[in-house]
Amino acid sequence: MKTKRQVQKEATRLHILETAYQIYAEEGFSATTNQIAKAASVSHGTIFVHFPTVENLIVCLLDDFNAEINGQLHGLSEKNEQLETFLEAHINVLIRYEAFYKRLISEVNSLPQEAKFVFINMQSIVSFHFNQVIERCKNEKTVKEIPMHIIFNSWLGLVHYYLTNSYLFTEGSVLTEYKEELICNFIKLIEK
Amino acid sequence: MKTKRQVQKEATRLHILETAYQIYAEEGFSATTNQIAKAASVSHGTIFVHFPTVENLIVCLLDDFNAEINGQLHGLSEKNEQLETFLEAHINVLIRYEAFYKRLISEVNSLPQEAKFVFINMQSIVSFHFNQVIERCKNEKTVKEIPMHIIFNSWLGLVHYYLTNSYLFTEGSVLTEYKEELICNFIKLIEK
DNA sequence: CATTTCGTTGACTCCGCACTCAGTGACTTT
DNA sequence: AAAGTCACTGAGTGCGGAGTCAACGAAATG
Repeated sequence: MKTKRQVQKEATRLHILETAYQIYAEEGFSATTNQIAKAASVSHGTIFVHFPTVENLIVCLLDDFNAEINGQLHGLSEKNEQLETFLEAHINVLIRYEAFYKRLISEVNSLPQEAKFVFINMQSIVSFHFNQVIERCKNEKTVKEIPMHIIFNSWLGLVHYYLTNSYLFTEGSVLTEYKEELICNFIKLIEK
Repeated sequence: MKTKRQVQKEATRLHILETAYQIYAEEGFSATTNQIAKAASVSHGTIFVHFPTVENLIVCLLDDFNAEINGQLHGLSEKNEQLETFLEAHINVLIRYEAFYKRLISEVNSLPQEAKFVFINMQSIVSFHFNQVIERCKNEKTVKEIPMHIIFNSWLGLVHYYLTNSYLFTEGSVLTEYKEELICNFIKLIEK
């Protein structure tokens, strides 16, 4: 049985993480602990009660994010799906977290090493599912004979390019707006 | 006729820009004016004699870089070149500035707005040359019927993806190591 | 009810940043 | 050669960041 205190503490911790997620999505990872504290309506010191350093806060946040994304991608490739359905599902997941994901991919390189590892892990899960779907397509001989990793990197490269340069394309959600175009043309590229 | 002083001043300015280029390539744009001053063996204040703010220093640096890249790309598409030759030339230019270019593409979003404009300009020059070559290929019916901008964005997306995630692929120069693979497979993707 | 525990607070310290400016001496001008 | 100019200097300033800690009071304990 949890005491009132324990419940409160966990709630505060979660609240800080959720607020940090929002702030980082809006401002990028250069946002300060001050901003987060203010937005979460807790004192500045409270953040350091729950997380020894900002780096630790970011790593915890990414761990949670990673788990969330994995949960959503789970079983995505097992239902004998079409490539098109799979790509659409992938984009749909990204749309749900678009603002944050965009910051993440364009700023990973300036994040702590540990955070980078979490990100790599995230990518490899996507890669795994992608692999399964493409292998199936290759067996059905509908896809060109091109190394798997090139196909995967082309897809992720294209999606990430639209995300990081979204200001070139639209003011709203690039993924929502270009989803069909991206999927349809990518399939045209890789099919025989 | 230039006085000794003018010559000296211009030399110092150029020296600061060159040093900043080196430091930013190595450390990213979060490198400080202190680091640059130390590396250039000038006093900290000297930087602000030549550039009113760090932002201005970065914008001047990018202007120079932009001019340099443009110079190298100039006439690249006019010689009735093959697509393969063009892509290789493009990569070769990037290899020459790889470390800096890598920092640039992964940090533009956190650079001052003015710097972003210079970057957009750079991209559009590449796009222009790319366009010419692809249009020629389309006339020769060797390339799929896919919108020009998708082809261009796929290429740049792929190259940028390898650059920003270079730590996944190699410790040295990704472009040098994966040049052939990227070019050859990209051509396979877009050809009929 | 008295005592102890502990989640929370916010004023505080320390640090490193961009940027300043009075001073200096080599160069330029007259 | 005297007077004036100006590129360069580096200690100094103000600012805003991350992280600290004595103090508080509600919750837990006996």
